[in-house]
Amino acid sequence: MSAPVLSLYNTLSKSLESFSPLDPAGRKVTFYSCGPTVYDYAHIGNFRSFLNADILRRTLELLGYEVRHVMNITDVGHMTDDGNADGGGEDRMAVAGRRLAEAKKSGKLPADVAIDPNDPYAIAEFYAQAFLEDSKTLGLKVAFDRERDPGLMPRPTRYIREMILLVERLIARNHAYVGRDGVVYFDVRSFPQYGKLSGNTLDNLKEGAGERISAENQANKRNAADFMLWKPDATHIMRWPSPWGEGYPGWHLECSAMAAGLLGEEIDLHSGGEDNIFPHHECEIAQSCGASGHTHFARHWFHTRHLMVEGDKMSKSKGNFYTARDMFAKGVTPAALRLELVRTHYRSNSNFTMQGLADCQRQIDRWSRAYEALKAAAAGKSPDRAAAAGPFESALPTFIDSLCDDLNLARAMAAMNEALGRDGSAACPVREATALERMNGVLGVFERNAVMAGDDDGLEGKVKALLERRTAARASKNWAESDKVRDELAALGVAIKDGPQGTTWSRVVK
RNA sequence: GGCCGGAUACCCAAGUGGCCUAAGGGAACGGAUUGCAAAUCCGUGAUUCGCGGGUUCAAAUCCCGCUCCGGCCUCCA
Repeated sequence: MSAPVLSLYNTLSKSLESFSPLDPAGRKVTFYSCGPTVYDYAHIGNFRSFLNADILRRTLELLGYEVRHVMNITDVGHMTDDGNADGGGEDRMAVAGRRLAEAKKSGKLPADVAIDPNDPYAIAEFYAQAFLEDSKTLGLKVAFDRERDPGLMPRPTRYIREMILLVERLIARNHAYVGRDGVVYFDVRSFPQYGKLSGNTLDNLKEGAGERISAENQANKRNAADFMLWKPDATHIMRWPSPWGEGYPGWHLECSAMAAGLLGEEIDLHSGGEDNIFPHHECEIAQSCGASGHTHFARHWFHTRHLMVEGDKMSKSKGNFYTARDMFAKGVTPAALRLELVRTHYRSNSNFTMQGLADCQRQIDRWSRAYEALKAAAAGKSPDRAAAAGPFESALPTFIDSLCDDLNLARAMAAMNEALGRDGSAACPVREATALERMNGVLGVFERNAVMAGDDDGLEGKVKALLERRTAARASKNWAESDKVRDELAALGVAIKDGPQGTTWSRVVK
């Protein structure tokens, strides 16, 4: 029997391809993911993209690959207004500083957070730490890898030297030039492949661009689509010396420089949100291939479609804009959030709903109960090789095949549920538990199925007192009093369960 | 206008030419259980796959046209 092969959609070829790594031994995989910009907390849409990359990485590991996964944390402030494509407007890091200063003043941010709102590095560091926390909570493996090897989540501000070298190389190879305004631009006409990833070929761009490119700016460039590599600007909030004057790098440059430095000039996989396809990834390809002379930068491009919230586009004005920590504060378990964000196929828009979150929670609880029962039955036992394969072990090949079909997680989950419904009493519990663990190795839900600690409102004490009252009432069969207490608990947003071991409670997520 | 992804029951979602009078989960409903609930367990659910044509012995699946939703076309995961 041959090993399962991962069939994965490649944005570059717009078709499903059988994945095979560059590694001649077919074992090691190089994977670069575009990570967050850290001038705010990451929202659930950001995490859908990062979590899908994590599912891909975990699937590759399930198939036996050894994945070197890099995810950047962009700490170079990009511009708020890029209308002229060349660094106009205000630096986002400066905007974030003002917002932080206001949050501190209004008490939204704990007073003990010592952070200078005028120091862009401090702002970036603050949000980068928040991101790493959220990432570990949601089970992004790369965030754990980083604890052993910090380089796996690199910061562009520490790669300025490499970026400058890259620009010099592009100039030397006639792919870049210094414009009349002193800005270094990539010459898109020097790179015929430009537009292959996004479909935005130079001809298509010409038809669509129109009013968005100012004539004034055009005078400085050879072609409308030429993009900035280095901008001299001695007044900018974050700036570094360079052969073209003190200034800052173009915003596509960092990924090309860091991917090459950490993974090589040609890599296996590159991921991001669908909005990254153009211009970001298109420009990365031009820069990387222009500098290296290779035909490919990443051989395989993986893009996750956007997340909707309750049927609407997520936006701050609609009030449906959530960060991961907003959800944890509501009492949502990291496991449920993780599953809700990845269970819809990555190439479809996903609609995030509170109902969906509740569905996921029930689903995870059911799997967890089965797993706990198997672990209890397996305790102290060794695998029974003679026993017939049980439901979960039998479902494992289907689970793997489903993931190999362009990460068909829904079908993989159905295989688990079918196994759950079958009688496994004759199976070896050790082997069954192991099979479930392998499935969870991709899903990553069992180990994070608990609400985040936090009792700021003193709810625990109140609930405890009410439960004691109710238990006493029930002991004397005073049902009216018992039900009254239950209503009071419900008003506090607490649901209770009477079990053989007494009454348990949980916060109702709404 | 150019390029791309999608449309399956109340909701999420599988299915890629015959095994489909369409998987799995949730909700709902009925039953068991419970002081009553909740949770749990058992059962019920689309003769139909956005719309209109076509190909075929056979279509949710292939082809053509249309409608709608979403994304990108130099802020964005």
